[in-house]
Parts: sequence; C-alpha cells; structure tokens
Amino acid sequence: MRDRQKSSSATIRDVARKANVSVATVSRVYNSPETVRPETIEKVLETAQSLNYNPRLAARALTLKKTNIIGVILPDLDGEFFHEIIRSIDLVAWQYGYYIMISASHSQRNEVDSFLRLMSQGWVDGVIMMVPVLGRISFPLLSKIEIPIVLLNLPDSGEKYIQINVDNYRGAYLMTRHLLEHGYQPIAMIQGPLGNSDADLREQGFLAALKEYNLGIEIQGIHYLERGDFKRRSGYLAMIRLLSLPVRPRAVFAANDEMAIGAYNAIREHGLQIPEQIAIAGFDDINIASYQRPKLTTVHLPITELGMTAAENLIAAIERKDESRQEVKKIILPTGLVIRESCGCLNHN
Amino acid sequence: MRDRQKSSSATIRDVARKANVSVATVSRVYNSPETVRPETIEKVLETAQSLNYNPRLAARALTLKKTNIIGVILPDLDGEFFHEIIRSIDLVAWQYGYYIMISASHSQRNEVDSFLRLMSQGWVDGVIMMVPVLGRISFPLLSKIEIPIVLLNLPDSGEKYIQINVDNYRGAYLMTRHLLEHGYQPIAMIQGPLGNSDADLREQGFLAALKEYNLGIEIQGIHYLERGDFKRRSGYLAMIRLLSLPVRPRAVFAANDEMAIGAYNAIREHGLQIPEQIAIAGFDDINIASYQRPKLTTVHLPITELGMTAAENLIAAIERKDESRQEVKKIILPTGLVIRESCGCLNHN
DNA sequence: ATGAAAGCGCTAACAA
DNA sequence: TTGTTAGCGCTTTCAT
Repeated sequence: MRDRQKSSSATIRDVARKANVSVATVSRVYNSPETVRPETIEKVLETAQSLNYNPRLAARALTLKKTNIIGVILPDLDGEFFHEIIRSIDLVAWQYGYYIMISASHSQRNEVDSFLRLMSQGWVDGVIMMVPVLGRISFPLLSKIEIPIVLLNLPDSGEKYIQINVDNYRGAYLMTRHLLEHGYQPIAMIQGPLGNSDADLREQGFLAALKEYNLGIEIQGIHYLERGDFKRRSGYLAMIRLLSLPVRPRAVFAANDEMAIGAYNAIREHGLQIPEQIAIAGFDDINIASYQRPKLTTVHLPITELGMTAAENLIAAIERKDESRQEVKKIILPTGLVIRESCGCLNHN
Repeated sequence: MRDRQKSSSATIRDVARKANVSVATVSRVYNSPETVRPETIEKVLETAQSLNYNPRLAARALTLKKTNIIGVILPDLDGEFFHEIIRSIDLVAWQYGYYIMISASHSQRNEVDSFLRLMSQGWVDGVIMMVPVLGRISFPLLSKIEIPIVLLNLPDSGEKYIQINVDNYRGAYLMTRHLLEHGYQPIAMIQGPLGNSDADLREQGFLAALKEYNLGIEIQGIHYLERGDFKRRSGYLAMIRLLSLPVRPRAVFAANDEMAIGAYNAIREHGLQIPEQIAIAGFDDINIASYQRPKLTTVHLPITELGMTAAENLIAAIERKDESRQEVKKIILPTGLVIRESCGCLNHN
C-alpha cells in the first residue's frame, strides 16, 4: 500500500526515503557535495539513478529565484545571421549551464514589448535583445525589467545597459579608404534606411574617409549618395539612378551586401563590367556574397563574436550578485575588410 | 514595519492583501475569471497593475506540472532552414501561449542525448526533434522520456512517435519524370551520403521514375549514379566524374541544391552550357538556388509547413490529457517542383 | 555529517 | 462568489 510509485518521475523525497537519508542530504549531494560524506554521496547517487531521478528545475527555480534560462529576442534577421547568433549564444550558454529561450519576432507580432512581458513573468534570468531601429524599443518598458539585459547593435542612446556593437563606422571608413587608395573616383554610396543606426554609422565612416581625401558626396554639383532600404531591389534602383548621372561613379559602396547584389544586376543590365568599369563593395559579408560573380568585396561582421560576447556578458551580469547587476558597458567589436573580386584591387596589393 | 515591499516583484499574496481578497480569488481572476464577480475582477486587476504583478511562471509550473515550454532540438542545419523552422514553430507556439527553448547542436556537443537529459529535468512539456541520421538517435534513451515528442524527417523506423516528414520520394520522382518527359537521356543522379534517409528516399524516387520509362542507372554498361555528401564540393567532384563518362549524361539530378551548385562549377569549367548541353536539377529550394545563373530548377521543401505542423501536433499531444499522449502518427508533407532555368524546360510547357 | 521544518509563489479541493 | 488550506519539489537555516 505504500509503493504506489507514480510512473511519473521520482522526487527528491522518493530518493531520500529509498536511500534512508533526509531530503536535505539528497539536496546537498547535488548542491554542496563537499559537505556530505563520500559514502553517503555514493549511496544517494545510486538510488537516484535507480529511480531515474533528476532534480525538477522548476521547483529549484522557485526557491532559488533563478531559472538558468536566458531569453533571446531577435528581429527579422537574415537567416544566416539568425543562425549564427543563436549558435554562438547557445555555445557559451551551454558551457555555463544555461538554456536559451527564443523569440523570433514575426512582423505580425509586436515583437519587443510583448515578449518583454513574458520575460517579466520570471522565466528568464536575463535577456539578450537586438532591435533593428532605436524607435522600436521602449525604454520605459525596458526599465521596468529587473533582470540584466544586453542590447545588441543599438545606437548610442545614452541608456544605461550593457551594449555590444559592431564597428560599423570603422568598417565603412576602411572600405572607403581602400577604394580611394586604389584611385577610384568618384565614389558613390548606396545608403541604408533612414533612422537605422547601422546605416547611419556606415555613412559616417564613408564620409570621414572621403573627407580625408578632401572629397564629399557632391562633386561638380553631382550628388553621389543614394538611399536604399537594405533590400536587394532598392540597391538595384539606386544603382540605376547612379548610372544615369552625368558622370558615372567609378566605385559604388553599398551599405549592405543585399543592395550590392541588386546593384550588380543594374550594372549588368547596362552592359558594364565589374570591376573594370565600376567597382563594387558591400557590407555584412553574407554567405552569398562570395557566390556572386565577380565575388563581392565587403566588410565582415563578427557575428559569432557578437553572440558570444553578449552571452558572456549577460551571464556575468546574472551571476554577479545584487550590486551593480545593471552594469553599464559598451563594447565595440571590430569589423574587417574582405577584399574579393568586385573592387578590382585584389592583385594590386 | 509591515510595508517592506521588496523591490523585487510582487507576489499573489501582495495583490490579495492590497485588494482585500484571498489569494484564491486572485488566482481565479487569472485562471477562471468566469467564476468571479466582475467588480472583483476589476479590483484585482487594478491592484495587480499598480503592483506591477505578474504570475510567476515557475511557481505555476510547479503546481501544474506544466511549463508551457517546448523544446526544439535541431542538428547542424543550413542557416536558412534553421531560421525557417524556428520561425514557424515559434509562430504557432506563440499562438497557443507556449515558449520555445532551443538547442542548436554544435558538432562538439553530443547533441541529442545530452539535451534530452535536460529535457527530462522538467523544463519542457514536449520536444520537437530533428535528427539528421537514424543512427544518431538513441531510442532507448528517448523511450525514457515521458513527454510528447515529435520527430522530424526521420526515416520510418517502426518506432511509435509522432513523425512528420517531407515527401522526398515523390519530389524526386516528379522531378525525374519531368526531366524524362522533356526527352533528356541519359539522366544521372548525384546522390547524398550513405545512410541518410532523405538521400535514400530521393534515390528511390529517382529510380522509380526511371523504371517507368524502362530505364535504370546503368545504360550500356555506364553507371549514372554518383555519390556525394550533400556538400558543394562533393557535387563538384561527382560532376567531374560524370563528365568523364564515355557518354555524358544529358541531365543531372543532384540530391540537394548545394551539390547542384557544385556541379554548376564543374560544368562551367568544362566549358559546357546549362541547360543547353547539360540540364541540372537540385533538391531543397534553398535561397541561393534562385540566385544562380542559370536559376536552378529544384524541388521545394515545405519547411514552414514542417515546423508549423510539428508545433501543432506537439501542442495537441501535450494538451490531450493522459490517455494516448504518446500518439502514433505519421504525416508526410508534399513537396513540389520549382521549374526554373537550369532544366531548360521553362518554355516548353 | 545529517535531519526537521519553514518557505519559495501558485493552484485546487473543500468549506462557508 | 469567496476564503482556508494543503500541497507541488526543492533549498536552506537551525538543531542535533
């Protein structure tokens, strides 16, 4: 009458009973084994195994107020980036014994806010969040959250969170200089969408390099800056406008690879050669960049590092007790040039 | 002396006290509002809001033995598939109020088994799992898990789980027939890795179509089946072997798009034209398939449907009480042809 | 080194 | 309709 072992999994009490110890001892075996006698440990562990016992994490979470889950909120990213970010976060999370809970924001869902509410329901110990544009994030709401947050790729907003960025400015600056050094002029840029901080910084880097050469976006009254929206088609359209200029740009720097590929198409349609007549450079180093013909020269984004750094910092913040949990910190990860065929500079080096 | 409102979030008791009701009433407001008076509901909700109260899910999980989290275990997928699967699962999970916990299996981690253990720690109500090859999965371990499991894209193993597959056989069959109908002969196939069930089924579909035309993989003593490993390079190498045959195949069906793209390169290197001299078809319909020149004809995989169906079935199984939780069910999702340029059949239709 | 017991926040009988 | 109370499975003082 006493062995009504529920077929569902065993609890700490079952183990304690069967091993003739108290539940406290069983608990200790798992949490502070150094305080319990070796033989006891062994006995408990054996019993546990025979009962197929595993500590129920939810119960643990209740007492400890810690779930060991970290939330990851991502916008509508390119599949490749998405994958890479998750992978890298997962990699370090796993190492530290954390699980990851994901929200891939679909366009039909109020991504950030709605998920943040869930976060506040206590499922996660911390959050890694990437928001596409500053306006999309609600700082008042964010500030209600009492758990550590790591913000990815957000413009400098003066807000006090751990922020990890990629060096858009420098990447653009270096690429532009590279193009300039090889004598290309005029150089045009196909910009990203208005209000997108990545786009803004890339433009600034571009302009800074031009300025060093005493150039600007306007030469002889011709304007060499076109705006796109990061999508392929906008690159195509922007390129068409650029091609109809009285003086064609000798090189075009697209603010991302997708637009660069769009530009490829426009150029091909006009029967021009890349890089012989027009050099092209992109930004992001997405997978297909290297499959283009000619292979696209671009700026590499350190996605893996971004994810790993985010996870490391978040976990550090979580595990740093009380004080200074909401650390303020800004990390900028370096970008690097990937010189391939489309800029025509490969063998001049 | 009594208002030591901890700055950390409020509990159900705080709300009850402040609203002058019992905790049971507060709980009811959230779980069965129809059993409580409207005015009371309002009062409770207001108080809750003023206290910034949210039910602590971990506590709820403890009593209910239900976390509303579903686990997703994926192998080392292509970024695009990965993204798509997660997105689609997330989409329906969200709808039903579930969260998703992910494990992206890195090669350095014993993916399945180790994560399954975590699953058994009670964090998740069910698991969606996709394993690349049958051998990689441990059924003995699986059978210890007491929660519903949905298996994705697994070969028919006779095991009793909910399984959702994609119709590899039929896709390959249809594509082969398509090629045959347009008079191509001989047709070669670049196969996937040994033991991979997707690959096997694709081969079977291919052979079935050939047989209908009274053909086989061997014509005049020449063998038209080459094995690859689903990676681009193996497609390239296989194609080179195919090109050195005494009688070149008129069409080549690669068991996936990556290998088809590898084949493109080999063909180009030999100075041959696609599809004029050799028609090519792939399988998977990955993104870059349409960026190739000529655009790759391929078989479309219903990834979104796969993820959504998986999530729907898993949740149904979770919510179906006790009886028949471990339903046995096998769903096969249809694949479809995507006729583009590389098969040269576009305008014959 | 080990045990007894209180409590984490919530739900669900059972009573009223 | 609402309140009381006993757990859910675990950790952690405080005793022993």
